[in-house]
Amino acid sequence: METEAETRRDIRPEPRVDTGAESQTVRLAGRLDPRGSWTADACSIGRALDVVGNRSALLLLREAFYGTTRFDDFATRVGISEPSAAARLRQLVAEGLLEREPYQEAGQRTRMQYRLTEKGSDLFPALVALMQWGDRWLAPGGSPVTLSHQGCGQPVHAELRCGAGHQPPVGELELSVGPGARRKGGSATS
Amino acid sequence: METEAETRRDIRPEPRVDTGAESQTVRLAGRLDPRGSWTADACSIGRALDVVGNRSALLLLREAFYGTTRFDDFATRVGISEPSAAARLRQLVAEGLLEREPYQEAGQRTRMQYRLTEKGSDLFPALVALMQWGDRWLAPGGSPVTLSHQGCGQPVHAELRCGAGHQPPVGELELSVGPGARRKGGSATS
DNA sequence: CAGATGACTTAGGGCAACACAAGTCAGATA
DNA sequence: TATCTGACTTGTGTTGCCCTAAGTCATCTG
Repeated sequence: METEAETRRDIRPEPRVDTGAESQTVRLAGRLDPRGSWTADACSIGRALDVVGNRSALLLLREAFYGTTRFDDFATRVGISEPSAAARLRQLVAEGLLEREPYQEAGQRTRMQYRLTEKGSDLFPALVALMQWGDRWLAPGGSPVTLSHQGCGQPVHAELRCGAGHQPPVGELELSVGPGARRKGGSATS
Repeated sequence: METEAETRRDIRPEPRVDTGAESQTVRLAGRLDPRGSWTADACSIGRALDVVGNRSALLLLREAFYGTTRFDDFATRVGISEPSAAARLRQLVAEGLLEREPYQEAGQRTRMQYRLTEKGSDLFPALVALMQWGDRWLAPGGSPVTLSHQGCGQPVHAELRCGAGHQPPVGELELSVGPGARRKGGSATS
């Protein structure tokens, strides 16, 4: 908090008691520096959680990735009741992660199916990252299921990577204001 | 559902109405093939969500990555009440994602700080993946904040990658049973 | 035409997450 | 000794997620 913190007010000093675990922390750059100087009220993590911040939404999406398309299958495979499945699927459709469309099989009447939109399938890396963490820390005997790249056969995982191709650990990351930050006012965002 | 589905029972046919959107779906391999033949009751995503499946848990972890260590700061920066912060922090400590330890600043009395454990910081890729999705789909003006690799300066993102270095789209992925799957019985897991 | 689906909805209730307001308690500072 | 601060806890009420049980309604099949 030396280079440009003078322009800001209040802010008591951060503890910064060096116990060597600083490496698990991102470095805050520029206007974000003393964490006390801004609030994360437009945080994209927060917004994402407003949409998929509950258990059943993510589990329904998991099922969609596994190819499930029908209402009853969603409910039984996720293990939730029909009323919850209905509510949650409706919400996911309203938010544009799934689309509900009628389809017809030969000699069958018209039914409904739920399909991932681009917005929905773009969440896949997050789901994989979560699965990977669960595999590592919560699955005693190892991963129940694994993902691989079909054709090349290699296992697939979620990772952090920079534009230069490095895989930086948390301690080498820097957080700075992005293009969507609101200007000035002590209130940036995350 | 041709090669090895004969050994399984019940299971009505999947819709498989070809509308060309199959590419947003993972291919289920081997024992997992007809999705109706197994239940995902040991799913690592589900287990992960039992631990961090609520809004405040993930937001508290976000703060921990931003360097927050003190109780009051967690509460105000995440924007939750003290009772929730206390409950959620306690749970995260109990589950081993954070550790609570006393610390002392010169001439100050002993206080408590919360720090990420390895288990906790291993969740960072999932958080970044979620943030990235929120940035893309829910942030009108672009990302409020961005991550970069300090030193090399390049932007950092979460991605899926296979052992051969490819970045496979969802349609090229295959899901198969992993080492932690329970044997036989029509009930595998995810 | 009598079921059987598939895709829901309605009713009623439990529990967990959250909020606000207020209180506690230990140690530092004035 | 009186007050302040940090880190909580207690009390109380609301909202939301989820459940079970029981309809509904439009086809399709026997």
